[in-house]
Amino acid sequence: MTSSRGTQGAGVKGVKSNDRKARRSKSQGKAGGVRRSKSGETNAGSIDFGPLATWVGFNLRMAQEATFQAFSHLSQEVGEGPGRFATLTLIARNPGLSQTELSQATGRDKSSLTPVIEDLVRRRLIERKRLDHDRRAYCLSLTAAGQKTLASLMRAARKHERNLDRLIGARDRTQFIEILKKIAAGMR
Amino acid sequence: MTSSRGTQGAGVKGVKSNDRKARRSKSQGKAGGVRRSKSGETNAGSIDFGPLATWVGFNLRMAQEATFQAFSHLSQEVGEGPGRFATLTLIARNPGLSQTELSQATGRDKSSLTPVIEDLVRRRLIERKRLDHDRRAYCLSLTAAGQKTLASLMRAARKHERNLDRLIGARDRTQFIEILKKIAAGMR
DNA sequence: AGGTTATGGTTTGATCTCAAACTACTTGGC
DNA sequence: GCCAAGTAGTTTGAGATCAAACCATAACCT
Repeated sequence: MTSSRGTQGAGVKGVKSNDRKARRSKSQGKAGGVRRSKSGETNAGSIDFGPLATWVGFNLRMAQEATFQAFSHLSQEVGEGPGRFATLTLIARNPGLSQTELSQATGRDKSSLTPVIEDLVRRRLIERKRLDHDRRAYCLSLTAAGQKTLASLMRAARKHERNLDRLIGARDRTQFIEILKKIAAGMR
Repeated sequence: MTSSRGTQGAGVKGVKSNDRKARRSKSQGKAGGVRRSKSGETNAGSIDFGPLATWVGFNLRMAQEATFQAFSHLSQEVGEGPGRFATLTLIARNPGLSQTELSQATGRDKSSLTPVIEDLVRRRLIERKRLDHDRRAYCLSLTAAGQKTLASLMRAARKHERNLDRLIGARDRTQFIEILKKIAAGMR
């Protein structure tokens, strides 16, 4: 029963939820409203975020979540999520990579990679061979099918990045990424 | 058996892993090395990230992960993770909040909130009362203990933000946050 | 009123992730 | 050669999260 865990596909998170679409339309009036006890705050978008509003950590989380969802949505038709995408890209650019290296590059624990790799192998998107000189390690590479899938994902990703660019503004983009990199590199 | 799931504490992710500390010290030389098949790339930090390097999504994820880990580490002694922190802060600033509102403010599904709230109530950090005019909804507020815990978390958070500031540079900080907000708001 | 529709919260089932324990192979010292 | 220490991957156990299905209450409509 070892395998059969990381079963792609359904994994795409960001579709939409029954409840959410109706959002807060009338909850405003008198009905579902909750009415903060303090002063006269209604409740629509008027929640007081306090210090959260200006903290990097919180905003980082919200932004990340949002892009993640958006990309999931885009890549849904391809049948792979954001995680698989990074994995495939890295294998493509670095054929012969080991799982440990891959996990370090994507910032995930090597153990989280096991089911993912298993799944990708099973679906013949990547290949995995033992090394001659080190029978412990694997050596990963893309199959032709994997390259095709990656190409589709790449198209979705470009679209996604264009959307982001529209929000960020091409001017600030480089600096923005620079900061993100500094954070990723520095916070450990 | 309904409850007992969201059991704080152990939830703090970012401690450190046996394997990780030894990181890449000698894997460089000849031993554990994997040797990309291509040209002469060694393998330490020399992985080719290809387009990932300049994509917002990926860098956002890496940065978020890093700060998350760092804050987990800091708040570990308090015994609450980053998630609980946002939750407590929002309840503190908006007493009477409902769970749905809370989940929307933190960007999580309302169903993920159920165990968290349950746990916080069980440990008497928050209180939960039914509303008179709407017997479905709850109305959340902090207890005195909750306020104390929040204060500790706040100290950890301030330290954390100072660390981030050092990386970002106070000058760019405002703009950085602005962009994060735009992304969070725009990508849905 | 009585039924339909909406809404707050919980349950359930799936995925993802981490961390620690474990197995198999490797290296290095003796 | 043999044993101790290290390293690659896997297993296992726990938590977080989402989404859809569900229950209970509330609002709306005729």
